[in-house]
Amino acid sequence: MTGRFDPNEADRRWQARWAEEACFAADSDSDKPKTYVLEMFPYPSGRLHVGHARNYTMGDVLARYRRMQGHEVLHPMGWDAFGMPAENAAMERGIHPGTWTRSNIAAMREQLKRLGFALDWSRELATCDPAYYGHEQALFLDLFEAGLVYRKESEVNWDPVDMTVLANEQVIDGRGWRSGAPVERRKLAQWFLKITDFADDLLEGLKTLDQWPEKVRVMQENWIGKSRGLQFRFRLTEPVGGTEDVEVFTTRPDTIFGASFVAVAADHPIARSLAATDAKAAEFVAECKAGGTSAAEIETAEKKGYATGLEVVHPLDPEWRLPVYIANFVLMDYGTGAIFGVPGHDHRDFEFATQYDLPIQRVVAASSELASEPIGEEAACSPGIAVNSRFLDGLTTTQAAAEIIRRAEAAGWGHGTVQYRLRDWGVSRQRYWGTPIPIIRCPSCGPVPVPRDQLPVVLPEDVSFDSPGNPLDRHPSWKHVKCPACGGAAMRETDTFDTFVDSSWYFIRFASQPTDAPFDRAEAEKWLPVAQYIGGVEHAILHLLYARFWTRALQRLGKLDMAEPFNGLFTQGMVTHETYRAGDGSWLSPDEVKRDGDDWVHIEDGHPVIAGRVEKMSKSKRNVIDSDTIVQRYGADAARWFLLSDSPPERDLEWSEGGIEGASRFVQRVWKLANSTGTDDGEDAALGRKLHRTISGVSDAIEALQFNKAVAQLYELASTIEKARPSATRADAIRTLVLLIAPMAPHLAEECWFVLGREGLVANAPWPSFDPAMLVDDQVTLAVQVNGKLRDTVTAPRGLDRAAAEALALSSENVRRQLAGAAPRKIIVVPDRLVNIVA
RNA sequence: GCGGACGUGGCGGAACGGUAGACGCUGGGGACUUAAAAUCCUCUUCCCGUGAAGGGAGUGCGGGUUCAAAUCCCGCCGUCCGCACCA
Repeated sequence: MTGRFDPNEADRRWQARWAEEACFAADSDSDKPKTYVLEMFPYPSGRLHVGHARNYTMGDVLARYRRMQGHEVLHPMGWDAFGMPAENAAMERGIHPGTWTRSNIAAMREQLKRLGFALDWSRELATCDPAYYGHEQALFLDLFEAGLVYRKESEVNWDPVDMTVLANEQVIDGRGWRSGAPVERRKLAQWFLKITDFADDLLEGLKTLDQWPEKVRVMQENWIGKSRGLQFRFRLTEPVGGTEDVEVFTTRPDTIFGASFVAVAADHPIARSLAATDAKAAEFVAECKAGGTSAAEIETAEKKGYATGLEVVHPLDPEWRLPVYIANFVLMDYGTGAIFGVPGHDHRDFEFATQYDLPIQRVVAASSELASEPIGEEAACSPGIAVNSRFLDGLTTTQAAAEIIRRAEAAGWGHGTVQYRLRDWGVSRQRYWGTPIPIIRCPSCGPVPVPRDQLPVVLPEDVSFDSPGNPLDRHPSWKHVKCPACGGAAMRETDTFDTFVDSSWYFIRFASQPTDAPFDRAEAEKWLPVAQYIGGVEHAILHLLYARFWTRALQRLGKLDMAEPFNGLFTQGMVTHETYRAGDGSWLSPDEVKRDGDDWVHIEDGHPVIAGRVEKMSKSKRNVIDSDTIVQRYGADAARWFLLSDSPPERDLEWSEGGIEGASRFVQRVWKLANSTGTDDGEDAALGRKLHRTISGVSDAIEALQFNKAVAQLYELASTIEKARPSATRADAIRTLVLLIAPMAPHLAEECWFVLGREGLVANAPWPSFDPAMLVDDQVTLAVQVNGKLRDTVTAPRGLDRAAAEALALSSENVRRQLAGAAPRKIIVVPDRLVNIVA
């Protein structure tokens, strides 16, 4: 009998052995069925916390399980290595972003290795490596040549102190998150990818993704935001700045006779022409632009308008004039930047009309009889029957809308159309630590692609971060180049890509990584699409949409024949932890506090500590648990086991000391079983059935990614084996248990396999199979109910016929007492399950 | 406001419409030990019943369908998440 299982020693030994034998290297030429398991690659922040560990453990279980089932598995790992934090570190500590990033990668790689993941490290990649981003630049040029890239002026959040563009998330209460300076809206020329070209494909494609969470599909659907409607023109009674019409879009053409006004956005050409001559209009336009973009501000913002004095003619009645306003709630970048207002049937228009005393007319009612019912305290937005609408009266909302579109198209003043909420993807970032955009701007030739033989365009190393702004732009020589087309003096694009570009194709590069091309089509298609992609729900929209777009763009270019990159998607929950605060309000880490009865105290000074909410692990609240600490204390397997055990994987998992202790106990129990010797003779039928049921149940649970259920069944099996007498069945059960825990606790499994004297590695062993005949017992327990309430259970031979089951149930003492002599009215028998006596 | 998910013991959670609470954590009792740790055994939804037998209540609330509802339907309440002036 060996003593306790020593994870520190065993983990290291088996990790070395797997590496030596290159167990997890994926062979693209293998004849086995191929499975691609992928977890979202991490940003190399420097530390791997247990949240990462949970994500990778789930993927690892699936990868190892598929391997044992005889699949050739691709399970790679890499680094989403460009981004802001590296530049912040450079500014704060004077370290080069590359140095910082690479040392973080080295540290996190070791942390991952200590968790024993079955990863193909030979395919590791980092997006900040020119060997990666050079290919990305080539792909961008492919898109450019295919007309999927353009440059246009666009409004951005500009931090005047840091002299950089900020993402919306980086604007907090109207101020830059780093500088604290009030953010300005500024127009800047930016590169865009034509994702809107694929809006409908991306929307339709969602229907094929039946192995994606419903939630994510709905989120993407809403994000793409398809609306059908009518786009049409109102004629101005007098032209403004050469314009004679105001073009509007509506999803409710049926309400056209309820129109009270027309409103245009502050950025609309008409508003701009007016502002040029009308000082008050100019003032109003400026006011609109000053308004913040935060959700809170929008919510509380009043509907405001400026009456321009202009009028338009109703398209269905030349005598009918409507006033034109500039309004703060009309968006320039949706639809046409102008609307017609129907206060009776739109919340915003109602609010606006109330403010400015415009008519509120009912044109839709629940029934024709209610035509004269006034609109009450709020707009009536539900569909119904058209009323007060001349030739539309009596038609349903849908019919009326169709009728208006038909007339508009026939008369030529408008047409039925589709609008999307989705905008083109702006990929320019005024930052250093990103992929340089491979374009040269020539004063005479315009934007010229960098010639392919000059790729990659590599970031210069000699940059400084001591002053704000983009170091690439400041660099003395980097941007000055000759135009590849005309040879004249030209400038490199100094913007870099949004890091979402980097993550939009990394899964393809993992599958195939030739040096002279982004990927080899035939090889990539052997692995793709990803069978199971696992990551956080925070990427439900952007990353997953961009990756889907990129894949479809490559398909259009004929580079990859695949519409959807991720066959199965799983979004796992976060790992949370209680938070602690000292009396002065400062946050304390879990290491700094201890329990004192029902309360918590600060270890250092014994002062009481307030235990706060259970929250997502975050640096600022100091409730992050580092994976290394846990691995050192309990070993990789206990950590993995706990991360899989306590909660369903899609839900949050609360990290608890008790939970990891329990996992650690289980590791030792299995070790003890593997080391328990006994006779190998004799059968144990009950244990055999339990074993086969467990094989079946654990397999199903892993297939469904319900790891918590797999774990629970393995606990049960272990307990059953512990209680069983020595037998051949028991010895077999122990061997099988070792195989069944292998995907979750691989080091322990190898170690047990070894002491059991088995050949080879568990990592290469086949997954156990079960005998369906062994899943059923000869004896079953029948529930006996009276009027649906359980009164007794009886043991019966399996397959007992209806009459015998009834008789058995009626012979129960409890049942007889319940019936009190009365004859049953009806007896329901569910074979081998229950008998329900209706009295 | 719109969309989505969820609501089960002290806690995390199990449960093809068919024995609610598997499994884990916590807690109680016990064994081993000079003692402790570790380990093992055992109990642990609530109420009545000394106990056992037995009975009652019970899956957010109120209805309904069904021989039978945590599960299906209708209406509320609550929590969480996403989007948000998208015409």
